[in-house]
Amino acid sequence: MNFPSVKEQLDIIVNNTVEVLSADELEKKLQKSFKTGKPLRIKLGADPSRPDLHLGHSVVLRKLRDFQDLGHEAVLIIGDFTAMIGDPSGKSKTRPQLSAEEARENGKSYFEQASKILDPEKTTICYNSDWLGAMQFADVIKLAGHYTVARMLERDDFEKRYRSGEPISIHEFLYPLAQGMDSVHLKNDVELGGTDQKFNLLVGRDLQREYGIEPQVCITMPLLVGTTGGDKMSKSLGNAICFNDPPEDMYGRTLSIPDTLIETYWNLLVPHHAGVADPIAERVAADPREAKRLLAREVVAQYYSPEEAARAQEHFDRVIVQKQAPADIPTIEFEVSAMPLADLLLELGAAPSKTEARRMIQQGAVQVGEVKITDIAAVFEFPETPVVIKAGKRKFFKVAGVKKHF
RNA sequence: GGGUAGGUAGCGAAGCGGUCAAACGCAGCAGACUGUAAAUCUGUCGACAAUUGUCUUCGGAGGUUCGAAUCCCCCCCUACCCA
Repeated sequence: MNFPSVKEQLDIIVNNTVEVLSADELEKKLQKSFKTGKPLRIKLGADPSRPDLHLGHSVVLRKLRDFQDLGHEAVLIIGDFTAMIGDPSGKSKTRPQLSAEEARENGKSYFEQASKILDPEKTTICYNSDWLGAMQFADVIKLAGHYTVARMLERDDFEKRYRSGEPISIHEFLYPLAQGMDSVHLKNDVELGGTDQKFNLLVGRDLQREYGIEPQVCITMPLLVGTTGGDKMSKSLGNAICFNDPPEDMYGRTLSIPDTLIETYWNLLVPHHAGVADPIAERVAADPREAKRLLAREVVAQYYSPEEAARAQEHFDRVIVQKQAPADIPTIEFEVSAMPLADLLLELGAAPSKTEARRMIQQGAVQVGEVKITDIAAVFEFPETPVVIKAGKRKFFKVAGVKKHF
């Protein structure tokens, strides 16, 4: 295996990271690998309980990809065992406890989504139930003996929760240990994670040392701020852009970020061509709108294609900026001649309940063809030629009646 | 084991016998505005029926009352303190 020089590798690896613990050790490991031709093994843990990857995940996945491109070995650990217990990291009480099948299924989905960034050919996948599931209770007790409650409470989020009176279950303490055992089992050289993973990563490092393995280097990546700014990106906060979002959504949501985030997003989310300085800061200063449009296109292009990105942009300009109906809406045919408009909205899925549908009509959100309808009792007569129904700003339907065949 | 404070709509949080489908904030939805699906402002925000009616909600099961989220009893759950 021919690696780039250690210096070059370091430059690429360190770019965008928050912390490298420690940089010296990383350099030593790289030197050794360079000499022996043996790639480093890089670990990234994946939580299969929520297999909706979003741009926040992409930051760390992209770093893993950097390692792959440099010739190192990427190992994705699907935490199916830990997910089966029910991941507690979060304030909410009961997390759905996944069955073994669900966890595997989600793990597969995780890998598929991650493959939009990783090189799937060069990615090893492991399920941690393979080794954690084999542990006996006695092993677990022994493992738990390596850590103290005080050290656990050093962890920022535990401490906060403890102080604010939120419950912490005992098994949550076992979490970092379980994750650390993954590192013991894998004997990986590096573990990646977001800055919120720092504690867990360090536990892995400690445990490896305890078990007589050369300790891993821990690399933390910044947490991506969500589209509304402030909070970190997360599905439950509704400020995420998911890998699986349709291109139009992805584009639109990217456009909605605050201007101050354009540069951060650009640096963290858009692949860079080595050696080329990106004049993104200047672009933002010169024309924030254009810069953001470019960013949005680049983001969509990565998960779909440049063509899809262009299409998404057209769609956005048409529907949101010019407030026109999108170009191609599939026609839905009904075999009845008329029904109350509110019922139709419910039927089309434009509203979750009839009350809500009526409310939309009342609030002037519903338009049939060019005509705004505000009468909640209005009856819709299906025309033979399809007509566009607009419900709210971005829900469009095209419906038509079809004669019954006898 | 003992004590204290709690469990209210998607979340947070008021209410503490009727005027409570339940204040308020966030999220959501809608309208206006905007380069934007952001920000801001306004409205809305259980369901069904329609014009002010019905039904289901305030941890769970009973009870007291003409009437309870509000009072009583039992149970479950959470936090904290003492052991």
